[in-house]
Amino acid sequence: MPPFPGRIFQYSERMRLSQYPINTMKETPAEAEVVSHQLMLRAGLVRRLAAGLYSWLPMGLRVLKKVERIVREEMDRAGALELVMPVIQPGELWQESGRWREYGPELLRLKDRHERDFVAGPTHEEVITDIARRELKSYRQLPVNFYQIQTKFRDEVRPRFGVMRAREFIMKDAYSFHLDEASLAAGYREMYEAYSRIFTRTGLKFRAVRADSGAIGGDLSQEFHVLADSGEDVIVFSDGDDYAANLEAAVAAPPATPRPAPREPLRRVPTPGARTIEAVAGLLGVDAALCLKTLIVAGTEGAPVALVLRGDHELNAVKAQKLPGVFTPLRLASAEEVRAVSGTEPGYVGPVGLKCRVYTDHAALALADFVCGANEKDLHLTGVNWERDVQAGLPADLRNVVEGDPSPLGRGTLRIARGIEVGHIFQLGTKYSTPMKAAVLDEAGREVTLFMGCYGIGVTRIVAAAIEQNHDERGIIWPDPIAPFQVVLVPLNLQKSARVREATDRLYAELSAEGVEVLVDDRDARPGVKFADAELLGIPHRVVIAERGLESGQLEYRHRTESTSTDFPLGEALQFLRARLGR
RNA sequence: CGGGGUGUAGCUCAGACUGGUAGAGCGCUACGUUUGGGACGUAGAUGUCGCAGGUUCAAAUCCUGUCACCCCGACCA
Repeated sequence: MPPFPGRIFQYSERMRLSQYPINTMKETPAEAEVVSHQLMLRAGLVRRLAAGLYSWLPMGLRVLKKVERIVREEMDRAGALELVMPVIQPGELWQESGRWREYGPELLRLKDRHERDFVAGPTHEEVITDIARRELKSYRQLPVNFYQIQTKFRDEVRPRFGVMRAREFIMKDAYSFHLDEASLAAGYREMYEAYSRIFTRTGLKFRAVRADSGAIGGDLSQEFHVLADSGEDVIVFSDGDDYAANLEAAVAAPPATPRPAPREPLRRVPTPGARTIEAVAGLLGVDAALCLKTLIVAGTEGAPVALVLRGDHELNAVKAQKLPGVFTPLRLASAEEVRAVSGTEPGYVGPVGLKCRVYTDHAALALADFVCGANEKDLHLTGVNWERDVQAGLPADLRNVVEGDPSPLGRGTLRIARGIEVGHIFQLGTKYSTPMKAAVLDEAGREVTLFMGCYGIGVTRIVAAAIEQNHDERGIIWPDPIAPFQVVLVPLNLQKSARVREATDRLYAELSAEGVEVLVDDRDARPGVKFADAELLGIPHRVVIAERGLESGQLEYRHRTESTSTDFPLGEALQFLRARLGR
């Protein structure tokens, strides 16, 4: 490589920090709320162009490419075939699948110059199903899995958290096609394994959890979450067995002990103005867990439905919506509707004598001598017991699980953590292949509708999630596999010291020859600036090259997670760093 | 979509109530001194005060409209 005129180094441009437009910032931009967004801006990884739209600057793109590469390698290894589909898709396809109506305003719709409808693709089931129905003719071509790594657009109501919930983002989406459900289930399991390998390789702590699979039901959908206290999603897992689910889908084992026998007599007690569980429990001096919460929700065909929960439990809307008779989307009944079924106003409703269908949560059914509304203003009932005083209603699972609930698999207790959803795998069945008529001929020459699975990974979101999980007050701490560079060389007094320059040169050449990605901080900056930026950028391995050490033939190593440095002999630099890099 | 807030230099923000020459710190440029944890000095560059209209002798400041962005909620999954 010819020397750069007027420049000290003969390094590749992309390895020199002075060539990066990073403009690291000491101060946090006001627009950023979450730490990953703040650090991505401060470290110069991304820049906002408009709400939910981000440019990836060179340093950020290096991380993104690392993630993409891991995803691509593991998808390839799992036998999936990469392709690329257009971002802009004809509206016709969406009308065919029915999602032109269903998808709502999150779907960005456009018209071309001929006034034809198009959409900016938020996902690609329609396009891939169109490909499948054109290209797949025979069972011999199955099963098959196509994937792409491509830009998606979702017109989020409120984009936030930087690239974590952006409108435009990069997703790996894969779609598999199968002759039957057994093959789909097998393909799904393969994707589960591939995803586990992908997230393991990124170096992030993650967890796969069961997710709500909508109307289809069953264990057909799982999410992969990067664990982070700042995560938007709540996930539940058992400390004694393999159970794990997101909060929407999580169930607790029903109470094991039988309901205690009634001991108290039924009483009507005045509770003026006490409309909430806290107020009633406080007034009567009882635990909220001994009170019943009775929610009247809109029902199908205008008949409201009552949902009865323990006072300290929260309603799970997803579970409630699945119950026969409950209107979707879930909506609380109006005051008039409440009056019609209970005879009173919200705040004093109880299950006794309700004129509507009643679902009662398992935990509420396990209570004896409990408190509930009397269906009369300013009155509650105490010492209430199922069967003796009130019909139990239809048993149902209505609530969010709480920390300490027993695992439904029987061993262990449920724990709660927060996560960032970075992957989702789903058995779709024939949801798209039926309306879009995607079928092949089977061995007997019969036409068989394709079974389909879909599998997504939020590639850009992984970058933000990695920072949420791995940072400190000084900046980012990249896991080695997705770091923009593995090693940063920090020469001090580089412009003055020939010795420092020589050592830097040599170490750079040696590491590069090994295939290690090395960033050289060749800026004419003071040590403090270089250290601070190296830490903000989060490069895992740092080597300081300075006169002070070189006098005794020493360099200085520090991992981003360590607070003290280790000296090592210049002559053994390669061996030393190989060991640190795990090579 | 409802509520709240903010738009002034690349970044963080003063200035606005009470109208009168466009500001600070950081960053940036040049030179010099400095060089192991965000140096110092000197000199400098950088603004359609979001935009449009109005009031006024005079508008960053007051009024009207509008756009953008942020936060909370709802929505979405």
